[in-house]
Amino acid sequence: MRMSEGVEWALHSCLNLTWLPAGQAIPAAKLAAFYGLPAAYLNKQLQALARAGIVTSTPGPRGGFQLARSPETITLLDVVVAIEGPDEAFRCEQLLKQGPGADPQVDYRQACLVAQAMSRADLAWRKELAGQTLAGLQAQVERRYPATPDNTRNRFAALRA
Amino acid sequence: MRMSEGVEWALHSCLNLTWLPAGQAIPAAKLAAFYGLPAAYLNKQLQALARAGIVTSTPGPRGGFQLARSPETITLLDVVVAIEGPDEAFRCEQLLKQGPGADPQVDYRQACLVAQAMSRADLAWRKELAGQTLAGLQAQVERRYPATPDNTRNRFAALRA
DNA sequence: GTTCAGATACTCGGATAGGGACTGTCCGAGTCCTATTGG
DNA sequence: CCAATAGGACTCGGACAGTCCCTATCCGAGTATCTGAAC
Repeated sequence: MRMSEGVEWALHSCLNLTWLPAGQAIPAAKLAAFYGLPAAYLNKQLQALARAGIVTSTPGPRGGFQLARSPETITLLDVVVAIEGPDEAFRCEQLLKQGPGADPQVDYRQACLVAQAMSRADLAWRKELAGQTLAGLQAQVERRYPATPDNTRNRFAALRA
Repeated sequence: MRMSEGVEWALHSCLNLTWLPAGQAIPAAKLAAFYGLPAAYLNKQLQALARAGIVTSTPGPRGGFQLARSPETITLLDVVVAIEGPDEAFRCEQLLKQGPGADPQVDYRQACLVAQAMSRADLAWRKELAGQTLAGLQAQVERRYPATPDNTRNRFAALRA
């Protein structure tokens, strides 16, 4: 079970966007150059964020991506789901339908206690991710590493060259 | 992010083993036939459980697999880790090493607050899985579906033919 | 009747192909800016 | 000098290969059992 690497890229890129002036779009190429990532592939992840309503995209010169809403309303779960999709990691294949005493009309994705236990764990994971917003993470970083906002802005300004 | 299907097979097979007489080994072929699964591939998953010390394997006639220890001491996390491996789903690639103000000596898998947030979620998931034992799940099933133990034993007896 | 040796059948265990998803890349559609030209 | 227009450059968006891991399968090593004969 391995999560897509795009999740890490998306989280860091969204975090970087929180430190840039609102109303200003940043091209995918610059967001990628910030960490030395392949631009076209990061663009693919940003498209997924746009479809999820987390960022907005603007074509043409002076175009790019920017956060679609306030960082306070964007949770880490939103970003993860946008990249990884909404499905749970554990997917019940309803083995019990092949077992003894099975009822063909029962949906064992809900009745199977194994599936329920796995879903509870998945829910705990989601709850933890949903409890933290982009703004909260941003505040943590600024408290722990006060130089980060300026460093980020300066780096992006340098990429302008 | 999709979990291996072997996890579901392993969980149901371990659960079935709790209802069979202790000290009796069940061949992988019969555990597979119980749900109509490919025997050789289920065998592979059972090997992983054996390496993790969850089941013991016995070769030769009258051989097979049986639980290595009491169901009270086997958690769902033990089974999942045995199949999926110990690594977390989110793997920090230390993007910050390529960012501004990066210290080459810092291990950003621990310092990066994004990685910390993802690790907390992973920990919540693991804690939920570690909180439920095979015996607990067995008891839940017996309470909800009282016929299951007998049904299971009968089905395995029938597979003997 | 008992014991021992050989053969047999059964089981796990690891090594070997196939398929699907993630990774990475490319080019086209659309948009904004700019320079040029005519009034 | 001003305005309109044509051209150009830039950006996103989706379509196209490459690579890795999960899925599935097969055959060999090892062991308990059974059979048969000898004592």
